[in-house]
Amino acid sequence: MTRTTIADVAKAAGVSVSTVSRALRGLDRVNPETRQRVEAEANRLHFSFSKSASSLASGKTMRVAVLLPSEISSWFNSHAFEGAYEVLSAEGYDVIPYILWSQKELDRFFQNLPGNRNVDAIIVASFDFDEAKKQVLGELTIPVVGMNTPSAHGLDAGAAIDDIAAMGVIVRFLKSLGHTTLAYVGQPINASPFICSDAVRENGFLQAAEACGYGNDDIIVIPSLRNMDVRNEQDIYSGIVAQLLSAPKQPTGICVSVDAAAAPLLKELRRMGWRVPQDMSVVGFDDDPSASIVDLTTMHQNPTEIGRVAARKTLALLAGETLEEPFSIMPTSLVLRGTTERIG
Amino acid sequence: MTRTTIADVAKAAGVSVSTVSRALRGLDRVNPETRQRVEAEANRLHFSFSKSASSLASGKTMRVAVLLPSEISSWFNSHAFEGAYEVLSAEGYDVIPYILWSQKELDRFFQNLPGNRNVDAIIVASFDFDEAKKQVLGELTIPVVGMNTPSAHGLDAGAAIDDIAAMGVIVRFLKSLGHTTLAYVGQPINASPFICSDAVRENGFLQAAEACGYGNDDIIVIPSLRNMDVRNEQDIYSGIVAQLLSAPKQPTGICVSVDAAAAPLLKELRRMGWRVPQDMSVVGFDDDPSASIVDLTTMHQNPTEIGRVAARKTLALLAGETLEEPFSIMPTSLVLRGTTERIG
DNA sequence: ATGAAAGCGCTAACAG
DNA sequence: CTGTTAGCGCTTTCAT
Repeated sequence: MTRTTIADVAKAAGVSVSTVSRALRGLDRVNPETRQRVEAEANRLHFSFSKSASSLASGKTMRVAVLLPSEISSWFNSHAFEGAYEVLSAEGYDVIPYILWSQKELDRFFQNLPGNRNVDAIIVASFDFDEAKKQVLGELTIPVVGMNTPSAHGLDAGAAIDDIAAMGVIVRFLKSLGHTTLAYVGQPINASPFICSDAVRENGFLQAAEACGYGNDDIIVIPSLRNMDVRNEQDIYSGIVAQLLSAPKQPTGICVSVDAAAAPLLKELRRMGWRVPQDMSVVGFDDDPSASIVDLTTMHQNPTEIGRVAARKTLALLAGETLEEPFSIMPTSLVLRGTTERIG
Repeated sequence: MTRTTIADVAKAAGVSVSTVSRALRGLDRVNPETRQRVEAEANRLHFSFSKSASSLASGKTMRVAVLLPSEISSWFNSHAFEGAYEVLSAEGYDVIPYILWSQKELDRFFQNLPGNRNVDAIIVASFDFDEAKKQVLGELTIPVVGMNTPSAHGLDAGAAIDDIAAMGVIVRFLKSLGHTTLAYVGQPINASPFICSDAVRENGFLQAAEACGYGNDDIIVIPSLRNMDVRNEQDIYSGIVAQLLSAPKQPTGICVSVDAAAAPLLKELRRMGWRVPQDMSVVGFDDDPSASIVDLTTMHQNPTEIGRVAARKTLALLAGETLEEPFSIMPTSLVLRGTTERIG
C-alpha cells in the first residue's frame, strides 16, 4: 500500500497529470475512453487524492469546523453534530469538531483557524461570543452558521429554536393547570463558560410569568450554579429541593431548564415525600431519552434536524447562494406526559 | 482578515521564510530576538499556518480519523470519541469522525483514506471488519488502533473491555442470587451492520452459563433483531417480554446486552404485572445515565477512558515508540442497584 | 480533448 | 543562527 500519486496514475494510463485530474473528478472535456482507462488504472493502483495537495492547489479545503461548547457527548451536541455531519459528509466534506472547554481554548481556536483557509466554513453550536469574537467572526470571509446560538450577530445564517416562545408555552400551560406559584430551575451543573440558552430560557420564563400576571412573590428562580465547588449530585439536587420548599410561597409548578436536570430533581422531590404530579407539576426541556424514561412532560426539540438545517445553509452559502431566510426558527412542541396535572 | 502567508510575516519581520517557520514552530537555532520579532509580526498580521501546506510539505497531516459505526450520538461512541479527542487535541491533532452507517460507506472510506496520507492514524470504535478489510488495515503503514473492537487482527494496538469475562461475572452473580433459569436479551434495535460486542456478549453469556452448570433448558436467548421491519418500540419490547414469559421454563434472571434496552424492558415487564426485582432480576451493561435513573444493576465501563487510552497508544505509535502492551484490557465492574434480588 | 507550466504555502536539507 | 533551494501532490490557466 505504498503511496501512489496522480503522476503514477498518469504514467500508467499514458496521459498527463491534468487529464487524470479532470477524469477522476468527473469534469467534462475528457474522452470517455480516456476516462475509463484512467479510472481503471487509478483503481488498480489504489489511488486517492491527497486532500492537502488538492486544497492547497484549489483553495478549497473540503472541511468544515463545528464548534461545540464543553462536550460532544451531551444529548444536544452529539445530535446536532450528527445532523450536520450527515448532510455535509454526503457532499464530501470532512466535518471536524472543536470542543471548547474553556475560554483559553476558544482563544486558541480563533487564533489558528481564521487566518489561513483551514476550513471552508464554521458551524457554531449553542454558545454566544463576546463582542470581540463576534467581530472576528463577522470579518471572516468564510460562512459562519449557528445552531441554537442565542444571537445572530456575527453569523451568516443559523437554525435555532425560539427559547423565549417555548418558555412562554410552558408557563401558560402551567397557568392553565391552575398553578399559582411557579419556579424556574436553571441547569445545576454547568461547567461551560459559554452556553447560555439557560439564561435565555430563564428570561423567557420571567417574561411569560409577568405577562401571565404572576407577581414577584409568585415566582422563584433557582439559577445555574456555575462556579460552585464540586459536590455530589445528590447534595446539589437536595439543595435545590430545599430552596423550592422553603420559599415563602411554595411553588407547585416547576420549570426545569433541561431534562437532564429533571430526572434527579424528580427523584429528590419524591424522596422528600412530595408527590409528582399530584402535589407538584414538573416540566422539562429537550425531550431527551431520560424524559421518556421518567415520563416527563417536556418541551420537545430536534437537534439532529437543527444540525441538518444549519449544514444545508452552510452548503448553500458555500455554493455562493444568497439565502432567502438566513435564520430559521426550528419547531418546538410541548409533550404532555405524567409529571403534570391540574392542581387543586 | 485577508489571508496572510508565512511570506508576509517574513517580509514584515525582515527575515526569510524558513526562519519564520522555525521561529513559529518553536524549533531551536533561532535567535531569541528574532523569534520575538517574528512572533510579534505574526500576531499583528493574524498569521496562522495553512495545515494543507504544512502537511503537504512535511508529510504529517496532524489529523487522525476515528471510525464510528452507525452514530456518534450513542452513549458509548460519543464518550469514546470525546476521550480520544481530549488527548489528541492536546497534542495539536484534529480528530475527524467518520460515521459509517453502511457497508457502502465503509467501502468508500477504505477507498479514499488509505492510499494517500490523508490522516496520520486511524482509531476504530467497536466494530469488526471482514477479512478483506483487516487485510487492508494491516497493510496500512499508519497506526490503526481499536476501541472495544472484538478482535485485534489488523490492528496495531487497542483498548477494550473483556466482554466475555464481564458476562461471566453477571451470570455468576445471578447464580449466586439463586436464579436457576436465565435469559439473555440482545440489543433489540440495532441498525448497524458492524457492531458486534452484542454477539460477543451473547457468547460470553452462553459460555458462562454452561460453565455454571445451566442446562440448555435453563437458558433462553433473545437475539438482536437486525433486519426486522420497523415497528414501534413498545411493540418490540412487549414482544420480548412475551418471549420471556412464554418460555417453557420462565427465566427469573435477565441479562440485557445494553442499558439502553433495559429501561424500556423494565417498564414493559412491570406493565405486564411482573415485579422487579421481587419476581425477576434484571442486569444491564454499560452503566449509562439511564441505568442510574431506573436504578439498574449493571456492568460499568468507562468509554471516555477507553478513548483516552486508545489515543495515547496512537500517540506513542506516531512517535515511533514500541508499545510494551499494545492491547490493554480496560476495567469493568458490576454496579449493584435495585433491579436484582435474591430469589425465592 | 489533452498537455505544459506555473504555482498553492510550507518544510527540509544544505550551505553559509 | 539564517538564507537558498527544492520540492510535497494537485489544480488551473493557457496552448495546442
